[in-house]
Amino acid sequence: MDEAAARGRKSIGAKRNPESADAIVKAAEAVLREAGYAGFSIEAVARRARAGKPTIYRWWPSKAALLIEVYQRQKHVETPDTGNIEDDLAGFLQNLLAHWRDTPSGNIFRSLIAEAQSDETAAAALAEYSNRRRSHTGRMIERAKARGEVAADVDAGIVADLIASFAWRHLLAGRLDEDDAVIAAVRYITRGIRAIPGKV
Amino acid sequence: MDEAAARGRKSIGAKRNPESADAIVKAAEAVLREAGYAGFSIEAVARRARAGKPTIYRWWPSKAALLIEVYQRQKHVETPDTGNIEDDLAGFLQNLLAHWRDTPSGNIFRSLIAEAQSDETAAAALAEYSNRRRSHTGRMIERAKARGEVAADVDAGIVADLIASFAWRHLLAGRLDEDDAVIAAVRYITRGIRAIPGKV
Amino acid sequence: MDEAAARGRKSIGAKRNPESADAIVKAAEAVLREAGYAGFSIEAVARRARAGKPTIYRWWPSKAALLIEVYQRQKHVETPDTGNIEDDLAGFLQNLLAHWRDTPSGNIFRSLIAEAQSDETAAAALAEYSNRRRSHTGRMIERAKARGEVAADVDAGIVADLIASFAWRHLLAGRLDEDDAVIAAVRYITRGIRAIPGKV
Amino acid sequence: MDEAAARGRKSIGAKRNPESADAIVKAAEAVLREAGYAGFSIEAVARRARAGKPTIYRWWPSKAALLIEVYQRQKHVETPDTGNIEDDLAGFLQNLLAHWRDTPSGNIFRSLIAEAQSDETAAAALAEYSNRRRSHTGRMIERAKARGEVAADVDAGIVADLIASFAWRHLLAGRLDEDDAVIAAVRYITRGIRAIPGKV
DNA sequence: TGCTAATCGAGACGGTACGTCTAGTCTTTTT
DNA sequence: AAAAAGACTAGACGTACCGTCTCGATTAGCA
Repeated sequence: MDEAAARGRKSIGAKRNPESADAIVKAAEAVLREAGYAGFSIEAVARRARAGKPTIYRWWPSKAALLIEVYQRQKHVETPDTGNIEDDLAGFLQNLLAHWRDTPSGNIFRSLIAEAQSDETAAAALAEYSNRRRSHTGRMIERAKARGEVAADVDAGIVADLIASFAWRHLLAGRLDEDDAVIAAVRYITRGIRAIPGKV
Repeated sequence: MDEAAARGRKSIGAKRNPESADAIVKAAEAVLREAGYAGFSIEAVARRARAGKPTIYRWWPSKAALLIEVYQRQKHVETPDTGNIEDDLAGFLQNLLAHWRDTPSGNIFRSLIAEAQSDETAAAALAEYSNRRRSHTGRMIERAKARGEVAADVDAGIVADLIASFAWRHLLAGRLDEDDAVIAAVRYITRGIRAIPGKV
Repeated sequence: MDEAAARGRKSIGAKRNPESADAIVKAAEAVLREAGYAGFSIEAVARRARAGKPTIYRWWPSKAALLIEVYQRQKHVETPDTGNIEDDLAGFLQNLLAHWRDTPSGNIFRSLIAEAQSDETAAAALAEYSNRRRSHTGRMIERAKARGEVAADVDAGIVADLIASFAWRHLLAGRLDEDDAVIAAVRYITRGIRAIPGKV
Repeated sequence: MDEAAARGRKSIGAKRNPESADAIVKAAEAVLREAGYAGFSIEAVARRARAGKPTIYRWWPSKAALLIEVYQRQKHVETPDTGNIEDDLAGFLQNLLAHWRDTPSGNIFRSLIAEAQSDETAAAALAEYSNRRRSHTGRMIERAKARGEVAADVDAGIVADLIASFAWRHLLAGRLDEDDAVIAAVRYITRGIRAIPGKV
């Protein structure tokens, strides 16, 4: 148990104690998993981690900062590479929604989005994170362009945006179980961006 | 002024006072406009409306319920009918984002989405509302299908979903100013769903 | 038990609930008695009284205000009237020191004096209280002046001050058991202020 | 400047650094002077002295211990010797109150008294200090007894106590400006203790 | 016409969480 | 071996809201 481990945890001198940091992030994750975003408070995390509130505030200036760290500790969904853009995108999207559905990640990420609506720093952190993920997803499309599967004038960022948007909406609306819709949506998009045979 | 009107507003007997209800919704909207979702609390609304908190709780059991009513009082964006599906969708999306950008609607709707992440009733209301809007948007696609512009086997709901997802994400990420992206995204989608000439 | 009584205590509408006020003052007294001034915190009182902190802050703006109320709920020491100023003053002083020694009053009052050293409002409240008590004590001297026992030009306030000073110091220094010193001190003072026989 | 001196002050190895001790006491005095007892905390002193808290705790186990050292570094008021007991006492008392009013001593001493109400070591130190001062003041009365000015059976300690009590109370009540009261009080006391001419 | 019942503004209630401050302890690093 | 520095747990501070409750005034509609 985290709590048992935490009991008696002390300062390790004039430097940050990684055990404390770890206990805090783990406690944050546990609180989110058990009580959801509604029950997620710095107080609750401190209680659970047997940490002092100032220790949390020292390293994570806001609830959002803590949420981001918790989210990033989660394993990320990999982008598949099947050699076919439609399968790549459908696979990625299905993996992502399944990941959000089956792990605490989904709860964490939607908490982060919610937090961003009333906290400026959360918004900034979310924007930064989104950009990073967008270029990551964009690489799938770039690969398909290189294969001649996708038209050269297609903006990979916008396609990645469409995919991410679809994912976000299904997360926020609590609709993570619509595999058929995912497949159809990806089909429409990939048809819309494929290179026309014989066209330069 | 709302406040001036409210001063001295009393019970009108054993029935709901529409003046109070009105003052409360107007105050809620004003608070959202001026202080954003972060400053939106029942207390603040009650103060602004010169109403008692129980009066608010009597008619709107949660922050979410009040948000929903405020949102529904907003004027909604109409779906254009240009006879061309790409123009219809691009116009609709641009109007929607502009509406969200230029009126309190955007703040209200993203507050509602945020609230839905920790409030079950808000989530339900949002789902119900989304469904309604989806079929509304879907009619644009159905019209295009009737014109033979869009393939008959395309699921109008999923296309409407893609459009709405794109809008939501840009709202939640504070990116309501990307007209070029809107046009490109709509182009990719409409290309992906158009009927192939000569095919049944 | 206070706590048992408090369980389930609710608001009685838009006016102060005397049960709550009572429970708070009683809890404050209990905390002082059991944990001393060092353990006396608004949090502790709120916990003990099963009251919310804001309820305490609503009615007692500072720790000092609460201390004063607690102190004033204690029975006050009466000023004797033996017809002899020396006996009056010695009796009063001995009663006061005994009262401070044998009841929680002493602890409360010295807490209040300590608090006044770092809290402006406590200082003001203490000054106000002291003035009130001074004129009360002064009446003993005025009576003696009326009897011709004390010289007419003696300032009763200053004599009362000397008496109170002696009491304060013995309280603050933890020397409440020096009856002989009290008698001697009063003798010196009364000798110093008595009317000289034959002098107008 | 203390701070300038402190900047970059380093350990001098395996022995107590007198510079640090000095800086800490000076900082404590400065904090008391500038922020009063209310702002006097080990943290504040450590910040001001650019010292670590453990350095303070190592040498002064409590706030009280530090206060005592600070107080003892102050210059003390001397007892005058005019050959007349009333002038001696009035002069002493006026000097003492002026000293408390015009230097940080007053703040420091009342802080010490306040601290003594919840700290046992402070109480002991204060008692020890008071005893020392009492016998010191008592010498004035003994001298007067030797001169035949004061009755032989008067207890010098109790008279010194009355004088000190008066001073303490005016310090603690923030009434250090009442010269007339001082003169009157001393007159009453000295009248009460003077030797009766012709009596043995 | 007089009673009942629901509504209103108002604000107190017990609570929870906020973000900051200080207490006193502990350990690493430096001299 | 001790000083310096800063992190650590713990918990109080005073404030903002939460959702509930009661009050006293008000008035519509039933009796």
